[in-house]
Amino acid sequence: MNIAGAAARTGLPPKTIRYYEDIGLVRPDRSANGYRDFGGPDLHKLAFLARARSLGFTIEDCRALLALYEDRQRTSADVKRVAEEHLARIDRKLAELESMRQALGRLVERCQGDERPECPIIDDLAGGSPAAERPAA
Amino acid sequence: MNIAGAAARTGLPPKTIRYYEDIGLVRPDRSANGYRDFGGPDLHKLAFLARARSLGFTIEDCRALLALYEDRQRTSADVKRVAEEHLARIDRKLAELESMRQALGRLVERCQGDERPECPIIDDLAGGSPAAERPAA
DNA sequence: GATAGAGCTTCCCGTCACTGGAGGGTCAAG
DNA sequence: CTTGACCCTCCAGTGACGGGAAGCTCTATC
Repeated sequence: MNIAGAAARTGLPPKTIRYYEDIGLVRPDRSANGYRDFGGPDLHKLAFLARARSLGFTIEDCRALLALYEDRQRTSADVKRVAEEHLARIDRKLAELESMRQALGRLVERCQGDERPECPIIDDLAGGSPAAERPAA
Repeated sequence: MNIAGAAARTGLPPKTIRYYEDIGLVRPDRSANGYRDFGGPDLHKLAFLARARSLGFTIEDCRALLALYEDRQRTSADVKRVAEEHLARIDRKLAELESMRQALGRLVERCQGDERPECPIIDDLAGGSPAAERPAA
């Protein structure tokens, strides 16, 4: 199966599939004309990668997970450890974004959004009330 | 004030301050020896940038916000629009991360994390139950 | 005055996970 | 035989810096 077929089956863009080959995540055969030829196992790996990436795993996580996927000696503890580390990264990022969302949301609420120049958002950025309105900043 | 002083005052690393000059966000004077010399307005701008970046604004947002900061003809509506667009970006990212967190969290919960190879996480990535366990994927 | 060490400068490369585009070969249909 | 849709490789750019090399300047000490 050509790259466009593999792309259609996995939802990954052809460019991404080529990139995954570049970095050694898949090794499709080559047809006589030099075209990549994806077999069943390649398609499974690509689908695996697409799913893992959609869960936010990094490429290196994906590499490790693929290796575990193909390792019959793996333990579920190995897999769980990778997933839990990623979960922790997600939680840290969520906390960061939620804190931003809260701070920015408060400022936006207080901004009149009219034709006048006075603006609590700009005031805050400019250092407005350096310790009062931004507790524990 | 030298770059190390500016860094200490604003919390920004010297590298970042040089980068901000490179891309035209600040234009500190130069001393006779070629060293950057940050004055009061430069320090204010850098602090403004540090605060805006900590709220997750992109560099281009920061450029726009700095321009509004210095524009006496600005309206608070201009500022609010930039902030609301960023808020929307944050909310989209939060929704994405929360969806990842939920999907991954369910898988991790169901994984025994023992010495056996059976693992719902790997099974899911490998396409486990393509429509059952991942509703609306 | 010599020297050591810290601090400053510029410049270039690397990050992460792709994406876009140039330049060129291959294939199927009409 | 040409057209258009594929495919290939290689290079450059993204965002927002960080690391590190090579070299100049300042300050303190001897």
